[in-house]
Amino acid sequence: MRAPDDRFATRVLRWFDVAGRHDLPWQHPRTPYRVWLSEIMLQQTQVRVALPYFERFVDALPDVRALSAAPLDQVLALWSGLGYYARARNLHAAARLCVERHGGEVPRDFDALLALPGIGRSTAGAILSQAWGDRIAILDGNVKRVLCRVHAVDGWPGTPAVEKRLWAVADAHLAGVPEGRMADYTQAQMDFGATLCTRHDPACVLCPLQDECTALRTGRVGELPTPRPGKPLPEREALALLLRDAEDRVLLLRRPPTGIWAALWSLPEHADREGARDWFSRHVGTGYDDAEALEPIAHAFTHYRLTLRPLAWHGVSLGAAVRDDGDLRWVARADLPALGIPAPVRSLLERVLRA
DNA sequence: AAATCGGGGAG
DNA sequence: CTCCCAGATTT
Repeated sequence: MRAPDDRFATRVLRWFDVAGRHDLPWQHPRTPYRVWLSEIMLQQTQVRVALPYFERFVDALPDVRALSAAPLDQVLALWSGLGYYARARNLHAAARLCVERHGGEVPRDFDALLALPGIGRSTAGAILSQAWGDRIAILDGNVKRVLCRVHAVDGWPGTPAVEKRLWAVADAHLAGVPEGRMADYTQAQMDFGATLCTRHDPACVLCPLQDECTALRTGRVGELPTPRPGKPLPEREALALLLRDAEDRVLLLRRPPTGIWAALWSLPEHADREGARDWFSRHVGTGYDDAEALEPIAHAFTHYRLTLRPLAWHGVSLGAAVRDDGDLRWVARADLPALGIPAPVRSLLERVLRA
């Protein structure tokens, strides 16, 4: 942390004016709704990945009221493939709260934003600074990396102590932001971290902060920020039942509202063969052993590894006592795009139904 | 303070 | 393969 006349902000802004990104879709127009949506999509997701999702989303649901009136399934379908689906459910719930509490607008108030699900301190700051030019700091992964280097902050940024220190630094830098440039400053920091002060091979030779950066001066750029402490990932396996009827539709099951892939449509899953056989006999009847074993699907989460082993049947019809109700339904291939489906499962279905 | 939640990009 | 990213929420 330095004096209030710190040059950090003006240096980053000068870089941004020349080398930053000025053509992102949420910058034109830079409305609170579009900024909000972009910030939620960009949580743990890179710009390049989020871009097509953003265009599709605002095209289908252009404002808070449209989002609040949309069925959750449509929102999840628009989100399908982005991951962290709680973001989509929170976004949807927050839009409805905006209609209830704020006249169908995104509130221009820090505490009101924080009270909305899915919006934390950094996202609230990003919305207010970008949409309104308010003088509020952000602290995302990019900013954390930049500040760790510029101020040589040791320790993994995921710990509360380090994060607290980084917030203090980010707040201190606000004093150096010229009047009327907060929106650009917020975008500039994220751009700067994403394109110049990258995790690997930062372009220090082109950096406008060479004179300010303690890590560069002490030769510690390669070791900051401190990486997360390593940990082995547990492995889990499950059987995935892929049932196709005479019309080549596939049987999908809505997952529970909490846990992994919450509320998404997926294949019936069972931890072991006995559970799968029992489910099959109750819903279909005989024929479990006619299954064709497909190639396993490996999927890695942050905290464990999942291997899905698909078992496929053709020409199946459900038992008379089984209702094709709200949580269990036959879905034609043409209807898959309209449903929220986990990416690896969607990939499997498209591969299997392509023929 | 630690665990939970996905998917993809990049080395 | 490994790491980790434009984080927030829950416990």
